[in-house]
Amino acid sequence: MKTKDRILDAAIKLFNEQGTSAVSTNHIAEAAGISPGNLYYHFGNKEEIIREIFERLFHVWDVSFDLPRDRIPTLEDIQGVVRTNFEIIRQYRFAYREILALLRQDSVLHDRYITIRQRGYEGFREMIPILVTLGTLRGPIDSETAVRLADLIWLISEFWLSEVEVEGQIIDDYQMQRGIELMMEVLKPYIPPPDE
Amino acid sequence: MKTKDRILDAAIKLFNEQGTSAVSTNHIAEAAGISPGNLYYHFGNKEEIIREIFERLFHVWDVSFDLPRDRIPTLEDIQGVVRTNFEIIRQYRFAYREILALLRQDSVLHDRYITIRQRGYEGFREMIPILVTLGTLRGPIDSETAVRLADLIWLISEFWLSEVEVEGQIIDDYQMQRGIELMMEVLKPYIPPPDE
DNA sequence: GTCTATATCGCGATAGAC
DNA sequence: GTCTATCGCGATATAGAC
Repeated sequence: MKTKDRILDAAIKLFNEQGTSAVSTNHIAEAAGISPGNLYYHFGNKEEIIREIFERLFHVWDVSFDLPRDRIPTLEDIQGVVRTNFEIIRQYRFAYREILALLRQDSVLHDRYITIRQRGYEGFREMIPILVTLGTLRGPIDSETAVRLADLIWLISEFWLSEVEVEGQIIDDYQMQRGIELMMEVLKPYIPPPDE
Repeated sequence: MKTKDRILDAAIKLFNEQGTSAVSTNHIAEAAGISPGNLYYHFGNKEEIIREIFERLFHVWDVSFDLPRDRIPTLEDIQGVVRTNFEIIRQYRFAYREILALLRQDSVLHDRYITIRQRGYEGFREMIPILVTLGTLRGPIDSETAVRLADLIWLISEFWLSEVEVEGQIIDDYQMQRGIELMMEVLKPYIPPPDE
């Protein structure tokens, strides 16, 4: 499995730097230090490489989106989730930049993506009511509002760094912090006053 | 100028349907009902076609983003601006889907885009304080908060429909309405109570 | 598993007639 | 302005030796 991983690592790097369409299988092979023929021994084509990279991404999603279960989550925990997501986005930058184009070009990937994403989104949506119940957020929040708040935070998590790039800025800690602050702005009306 | 426009129309249609990288100059020529050679008479290459399409887009931006100046703008006016933007996005769908990839591949377009966008963004950012002054929004809103609110609304305007597509949904009036509601959710704490 | 060599294809782009 | 014909290139993908 060593070569396969080298190919995937090289592909991610090149895709992030130049975009998927500018990067050929030959480029990837060269960057991975192997021959073009060898690449085709491990992957049927470029599409398959992209699919594998997305499987990696799905895996990272899976292991990094949970709030703590052993104690009551704080606002800092919520910020941590978003921050972690920003880091993931930075690593798999190309996937987020090109997501819509990639999904249109590969219906298998499309279906798989929708399924995985849907699962994450549904879990995420329940978060607001849970946080209200636990007292981390101040209620009452009616269910439509809760969904809108979740949608807003999800939108920020998923697209804020794209916004930064469209602005022509480099993604760095400062910009991530700006994203966090946007999320806090959304939650502001529901943040409990500090108690003594 | 007739053929040039036919080429651009055909290109927009194909780009929206299949993405820029899947569409060759040959495809565009065929869809426009002309020969490949003729296409190259009008445009140096595909990049140039994309640039022209963006110029069209910039023009549409210019003429459609203003709030009324002859009367005090209402919340409905603000919604109207976002809605208009959604319609533009629908028409130039591919440009928004692929924006980051396109800007990386063409530094001339990149610089031009940043300039134009910056201009629009700066005007937009002033909107919140103005709306407070006019009484359409309820103050006081400190300047950092005003910037965050503007950033949030801008983010929604620019990326909500992408979110919808990533969800696997079709862009329609209902989804646009959802976007408007997200914006209203952001503004909710600053909406004046209805006066009698 | 990995390499070299190569077949095939389609794209971008140009030349030159009309 | 528009066409047909065509060239050169690079990308994908396969064959077959090691």
